[in-house]
Amino acid sequence: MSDKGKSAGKGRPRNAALDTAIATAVEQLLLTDGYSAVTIDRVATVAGTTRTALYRRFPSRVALIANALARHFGTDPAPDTGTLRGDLIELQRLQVEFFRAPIVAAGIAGLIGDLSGDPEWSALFHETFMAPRRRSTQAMFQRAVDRGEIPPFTHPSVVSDILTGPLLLHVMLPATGPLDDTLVVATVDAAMHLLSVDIHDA
Amino acid sequence: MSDKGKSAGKGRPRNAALDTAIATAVEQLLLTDGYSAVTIDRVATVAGTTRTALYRRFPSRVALIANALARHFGTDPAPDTGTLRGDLIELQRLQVEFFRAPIVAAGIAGLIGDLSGDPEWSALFHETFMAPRRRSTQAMFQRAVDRGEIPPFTHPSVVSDILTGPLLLHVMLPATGPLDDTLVVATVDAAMHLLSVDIHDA
Amino acid sequence: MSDKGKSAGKGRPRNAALDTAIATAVEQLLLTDGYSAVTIDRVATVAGTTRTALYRRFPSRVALIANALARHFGTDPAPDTGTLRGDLIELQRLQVEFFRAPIVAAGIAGLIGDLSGDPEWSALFHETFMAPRRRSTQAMFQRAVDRGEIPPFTHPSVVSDILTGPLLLHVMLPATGPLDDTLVVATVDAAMHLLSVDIHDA
Amino acid sequence: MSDKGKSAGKGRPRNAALDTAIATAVEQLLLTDGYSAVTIDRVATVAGTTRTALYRRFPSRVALIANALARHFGTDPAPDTGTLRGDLIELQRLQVEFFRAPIVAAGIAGLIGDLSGDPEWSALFHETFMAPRRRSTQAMFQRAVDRGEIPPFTHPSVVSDILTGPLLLHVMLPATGPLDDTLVVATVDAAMHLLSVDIHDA
DNA sequence: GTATAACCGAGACGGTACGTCAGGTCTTGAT
DNA sequence: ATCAAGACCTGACGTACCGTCTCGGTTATAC
Repeated sequence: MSDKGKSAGKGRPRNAALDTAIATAVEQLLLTDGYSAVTIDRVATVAGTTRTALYRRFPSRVALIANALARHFGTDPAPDTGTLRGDLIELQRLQVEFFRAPIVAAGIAGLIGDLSGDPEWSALFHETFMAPRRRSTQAMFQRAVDRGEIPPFTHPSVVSDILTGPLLLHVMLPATGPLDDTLVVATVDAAMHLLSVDIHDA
Repeated sequence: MSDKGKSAGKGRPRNAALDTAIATAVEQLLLTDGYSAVTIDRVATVAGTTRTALYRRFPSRVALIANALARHFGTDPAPDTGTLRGDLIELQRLQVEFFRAPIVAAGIAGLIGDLSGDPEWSALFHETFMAPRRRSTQAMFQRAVDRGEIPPFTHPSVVSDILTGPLLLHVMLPATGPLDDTLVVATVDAAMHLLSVDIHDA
Repeated sequence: MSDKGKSAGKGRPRNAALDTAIATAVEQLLLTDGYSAVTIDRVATVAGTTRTALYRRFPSRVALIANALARHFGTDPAPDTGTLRGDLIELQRLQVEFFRAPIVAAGIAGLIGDLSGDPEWSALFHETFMAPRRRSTQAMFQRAVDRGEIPPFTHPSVVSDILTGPLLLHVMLPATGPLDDTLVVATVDAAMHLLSVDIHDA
Repeated sequence: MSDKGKSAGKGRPRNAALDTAIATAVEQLLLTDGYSAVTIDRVATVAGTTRTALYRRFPSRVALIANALARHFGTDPAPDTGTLRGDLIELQRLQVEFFRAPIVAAGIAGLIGDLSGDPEWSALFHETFMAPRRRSTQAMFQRAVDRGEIPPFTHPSVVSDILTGPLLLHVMLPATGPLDDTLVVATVDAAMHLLSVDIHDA
C-alpha cells in the first residue's frame, strides 16, 4: 500500500525520521480533526516537511491513509485454540481490536468511501485488510471439519460475512451503538450454528 | 434530508421540473461516473441549471446524494406474513432490493464515508436509512414472541446487525462478491437461531 | 436619474414612506460601510422592503446611488453678485459644499467608476451633475463680458475644468488632503487670470 | 502594487511568460470590453492560465489592474528645460501622455472607484501614481525660485492640483470632451499665474 | 360595486464572479 | 536520490450579487 523499502543504496538515503513524522501526523490529524482533515498539505505541515516528500513515499492521499491504518492491522497468526468456538472467539477478539482502534474507527469509513468506484484500489484494500483474515478463517473451518466438529460446509464465505459484517456496520455507523462483547458472542453463536447445519436445511 | 416541501405559499414557487432534473442528474452521474463525479458543479450542469438552484434545495453535496438514495428507499409496511421466518425472508428481500439498486450500490459507500466524523449528519443518516427498518424488525420479533414462536429476547438489536451488516459489507466492498440469495438465507437462518436460544446460553 | 413621479392615478399608489426609507438606507450604507456595501439586497434589507420595490423605482444599482447623490446636489440659482470674482467665489462655495457632503464624498468615486465605459450612463451623469453648473458658469462669464469686466473668451469650458477638476481630484483621492478654502481661492484666482488674458497670449 | 520580485532563489521560479501573458490579457480586456470586463476569471482565461496563478501574483483585482496601469506610467526624470514655463509644458505633456494612454483612460476611473473607501489602498495608489509627479513638480518650483523666476511660494500643492485636476476630470468624464492641448496651455498658464503672485494677494 | 391596474412581500431563477482549498505534477538549488 | 521550497494546472467549494420572473395579497381609481 506504500512505496516503503525503496532505498537501493545509490543517492541520498531517505530520512527515516520523516517516515515516522508523517505517520504520526496522519494519525494525529485523523484522530483530532477527522478523515476530511487529512490532506496532503496539512499532513506535510504537521509533519514539518513538504508535499514532495509525501508523494515520494505514497502515490496518493488514499495510499497515505491506508498505510496508516495498515500499521494497526495485527499480523497475529491465525488463532488455533483446539476448538472451533475458541478459534472463533479469538478471531472476533482480534477483529474487534482492529475496528476499535481509534485511528481505524476514524478512518475506515472515509477510506472505503474514497475507494468505492475504483475496482483496482478496492481490490487492493480488500486484499490488504479483509482477505488475510478471511483466509485464516477458512483454514480454521477446515481444521474443525478435520476434527469432526462440523460437517463439510459449502459456503464458508457467508460465515465470514456474518462474522465481519456486523462489526463493520457498527464502526461505520456509530449511531448503531458501541462495538461491544455482546456482538462478539452473538456473531460467534450465529457462525457456529451455520457451520453446524447445512444451510439449505435451515 | 432535503429542504423540499418548504413553500408556505409565499413567493415564486419552486420549479418542480428542476427538482426532477436534479434528481435525474444525480442518478445519472452516480451510475455512469461514480460517487466522486457527483459534484455540485456537474450536477448543475447536467441538470441544466446553476449551483444556486442546488444550494437552494440542498445544504450540501451529502444532502443532495442522500436525497437521491432516499428516493430508492422503500417505505413498504413492515412485512407480516404470519410466521417469523416468513417475515425475516421478506425483510431481507426488501433490504437486498435497496442495497442492490445501482444508485444505492454506487453511492452508499461514498456517502457513509463523507458522513463519518460528523455525528449530527451521521445520526440523521441512521435515522433515515437504518432506524425505520430496525424498528419494524423489532416489532416483527415482538409479534413472534406474542405468538409463542420464540422466547423473550433481550438483545434484539444484535439480530438486526446480523441481518444488515453482511449486506452492507458486500455493498461496500464489491470484492467480497455479489449480494446473492445465499446471503439472505444464511442471515435469516442465523437470526432465527439467535432468536430461538437465549444468547448467553450459547 | 430615477423613475419617480410615475403615479398617473390608476392602480395602488406608491408607498411614499418606502421612498424615504430607501433613500435613508442608501445613505446610511454609503456612509457607514462605503460604496461597495450599497447592494440592492442590503439596501432592501436595511429599508425593510424587498428588491422588487427597489427595481420598481430604479432601473439599476447605479441609478439608485446616483439618485441618492442627486438629492444633495443644490439647485440654487446661478449666483449673481454683480462682480465676476464674487460670482466665482460663490460658485466654488457651492461646488465645495456638494463635494464635501459626506454622501457625495463617499459615493462619487465609485459611481463614476461604475459609469465608466458606458457612454450613455456617463453622458447622463454629466448632464445631471456637471452640465447645469457649467451652463450657469458660462452665463456668469457672459455677464462679465457684458459688463466689460473681461474680454470675450473663446474657450470658456477650460475655465470650468480648472474650477471643478481640482475639487474632484481632492474628493476622489483623499490622500491629496482635505478640500479646503485655499483651493477655492486658488482656483478662482486662476480662473480670473485665464479670463482676463487671451489664452494664446499667455 | 504587485508581488513581483519575490523569488529568493528557493523553489520553482515564476514563469515569466505568464507574467507577460497576464499583463497582456488585462490590457486587452480593458481596451476591448472595459473595466468591468477585467475579472480574475476572464483574465485567467484569456491569459491561458488559472485563477490560482493570478492570486499568487496579485492579492486582488485592484492590484492586478493597478499594475497594468503602472506599466504605462512613465518614470522619466523630472523635466528641467531651464525655464519654469518650459518645465511645466513638458510636465503636462507627460501627464497627458499618461492619461491619454488607452489603457489608462479605460481603467483609471474604475480603479479609483474601487479604491474609494479603503484608505490603505487609496494611499498606495496615490503614492504610486500621483506622488512621484507631485514631488518632481515641487522640485521644479524650487528651481524656479532659486533662479529668481518666481517668488517663494507657500502653497505649492494647490498648483499641482490645478495642473492635474482638470486632466483627471476629462479622463474620468469623457463627456467633458477630449484631453486636448488647449487644456495643457490653459493649466500651465494658470499655474504660472499662481506662482507669480502670492496667493492671498490675488 | 366591481373591474382593472399598480403596488407590496416573498422568494425562485439563471448568471457571473468571488476568494479559498485540495490534488497531483514539475522545477529549482542544495545536501 | 533526497530534501525544502514553491510554482503550475485542474477543478471544486460555498457565498454574494445582479436583474428577472412569478406568486398571493393589497389598495386605489375608474367604469
